[in-house]
Amino acid sequence: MILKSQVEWALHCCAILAGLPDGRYLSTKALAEFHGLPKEYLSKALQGLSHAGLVDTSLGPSGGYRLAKPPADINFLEIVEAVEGRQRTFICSNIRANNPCRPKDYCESSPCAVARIMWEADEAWREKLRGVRLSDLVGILSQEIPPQLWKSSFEWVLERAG
Amino acid sequence: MILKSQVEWALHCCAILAGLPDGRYLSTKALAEFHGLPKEYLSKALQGLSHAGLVDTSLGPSGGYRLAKPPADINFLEIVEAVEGRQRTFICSNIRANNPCRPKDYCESSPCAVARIMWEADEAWREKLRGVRLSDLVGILSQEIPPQLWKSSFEWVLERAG
DNA sequence: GGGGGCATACTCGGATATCTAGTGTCCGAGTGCTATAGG
DNA sequence: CCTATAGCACTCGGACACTAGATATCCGAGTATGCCCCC
Repeated sequence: MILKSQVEWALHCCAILAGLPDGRYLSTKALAEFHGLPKEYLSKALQGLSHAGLVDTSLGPSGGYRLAKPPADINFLEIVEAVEGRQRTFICSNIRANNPCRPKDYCESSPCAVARIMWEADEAWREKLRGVRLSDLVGILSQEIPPQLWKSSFEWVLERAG
Repeated sequence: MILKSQVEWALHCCAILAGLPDGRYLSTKALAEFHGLPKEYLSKALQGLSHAGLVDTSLGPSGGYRLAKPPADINFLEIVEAVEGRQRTFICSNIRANNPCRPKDYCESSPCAVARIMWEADEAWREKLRGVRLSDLVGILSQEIPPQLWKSSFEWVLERAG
């Protein structure tokens, strides 16, 4: 059980978009080049973000993506679910129903105990992601990345932002 | 990102094995029949448990599997990791290193901030699973399952336990 | 009747096919920019 | 010189191959059992 690499890409791309001035767009091409990723495939991750309403798109030259909401209003879970899907990581196929001793008219009332426990863990994971905002990530990055690199990266992006 | 169905099977099988009297073994065949699962494939999940040292095996007629430790000394995470593997759900391919503005002699000191956040969520998930013991599951099941069904299932298993 | 040896049937374990889902690529519809022609 | 228009280049979005991992199956090595023979 491993998250798609698209999740990593989407998070990094959102971090870049968060630093974009209001009204500017950044294209898939620029994002792909900046991260050294296949442009065509990265676009699928960005499509997921677009579909989830996290980013706005613009067509034509100087078009691309920008955040649809302020970075403080976007959390990690939204981004992860936009790419990875919203279904739980544990699927209960209710194998207890195959118990040969089970009476035929017997019908389970509550979900399987095993599933409930697994779902609780799943929810703990989601809750943790829900608690981290995109703005938090930007804050961390701005402290960790050397000012020189931060500045030049910002300029690199602005040169290509439409 | 969805856990293998083997995880579900392994958990249910462990619950059955937890009710087995000391020294008795239960075969893959019996476990598969009880849960309505393909015998050959279920054996792979049990192999995982065996490899992780959670269960002991015995060959020949009346052989099979039994728990290697008391149910109170086995937690959900051990079982899940035995089947699913121990690697983290988020893999960082360090795409920040592809930043075209990055100086060539620059070397990241700490792991990527994105990865750290994702790993924290992963750890929250694991911590939750680590906190549930196999004996807890058995306790829940013994309360939820109708006594009649519980009893007949137990007898069904004992008839086939070597 | 008791004990030892042997064939047997059953077990697990790893090696081998099939299928779904993640990965990667391609092309088309649509839009904003730009250059040009006309006023 | 300014404006309107037409062409164009660039954008995203969905449709189409490829590959890895999950799913399913098979066969072989090894052992405890039970039967049979011998004492």
